[in-house]
Amino acid sequence: MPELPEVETVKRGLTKLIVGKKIIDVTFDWPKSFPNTEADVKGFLLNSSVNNIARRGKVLLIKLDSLYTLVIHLKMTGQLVYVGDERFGAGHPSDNMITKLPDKSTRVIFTFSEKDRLFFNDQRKFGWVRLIPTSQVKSIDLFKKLGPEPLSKIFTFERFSERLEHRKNSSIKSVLLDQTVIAGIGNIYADESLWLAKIHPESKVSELTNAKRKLLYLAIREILNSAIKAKGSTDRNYRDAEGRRGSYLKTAKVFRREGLNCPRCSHSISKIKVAGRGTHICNFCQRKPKKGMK
DNA sequence: CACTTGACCTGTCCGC
DNA sequence: TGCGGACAGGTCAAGT
Repeated sequence: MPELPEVETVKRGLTKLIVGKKIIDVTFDWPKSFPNTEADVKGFLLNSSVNNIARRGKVLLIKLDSLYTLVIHLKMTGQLVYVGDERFGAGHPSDNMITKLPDKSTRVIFTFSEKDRLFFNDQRKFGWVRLIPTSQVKSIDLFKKLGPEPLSKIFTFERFSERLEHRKNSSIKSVLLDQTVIAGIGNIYADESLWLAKIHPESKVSELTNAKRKLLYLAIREILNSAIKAKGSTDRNYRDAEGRRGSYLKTAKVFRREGLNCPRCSHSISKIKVAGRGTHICNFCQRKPKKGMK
């Protein structure tokens, strides 16, 4: 679940909470979640302080003064929740928040002080926390192939179009999900962006007019920005750095709204499968292009 | 090369 | 109530 807006929200939260603090202990219960050598942990994690926190695509980067960086991918169900008091930080008990940590899904615990800990929770164990020399972070495979940041200045319409040209025969949805084309879009915001641009997710890139591509480009940026404002989407697992839910899904137009009415034309929203992923569309607003036509 | 499928895991929900 | 199966935000590797 955590896509760009969720990871950005966690980044902003953690920046306020742990920058300048020193890590004095780390524990983990699942080696794949924390695949680091004891020597690296001793030498470059323990007794290191957090310099700053960054994000690239869906990946979070916690830079330490040891010149190492904690590179973190939350994958589907990962959380980074900070607890700085006996009481759990913020949130609303009635809102299905996490009430006590560590819990069953806790994989890694970073201790700053007795009452100051950061929990990496991950129910499905797909996520990970890797300790990598800061100078090498940019050259790990994950980043070498990663596409541009969709909210950065360098992500121009021209650049977007150019990337699309390489994927002419693919469905536009699979292209949006491809992190080497654009970094940070996942299933939720792909569906929302395609709806806003009135494009059917199964459309081949070659079928999209220049005008449509421009609409999509603008839609991606608009959707991601509004999702960041809403502090991301919480369907089930996602929480911000203080354990709070994101509110974007309350205003989502199609995602997880199958059977409800399209807010634009009031036709019923349906759910299909595209590129192996559950996909939500309005069949009326997002007409499927027909082969041989137009 | 492009696209699909299965794998990695756990939990939840739905139908029987 | 219990059980089996499908499904869930993301990426890889392997197969077609």
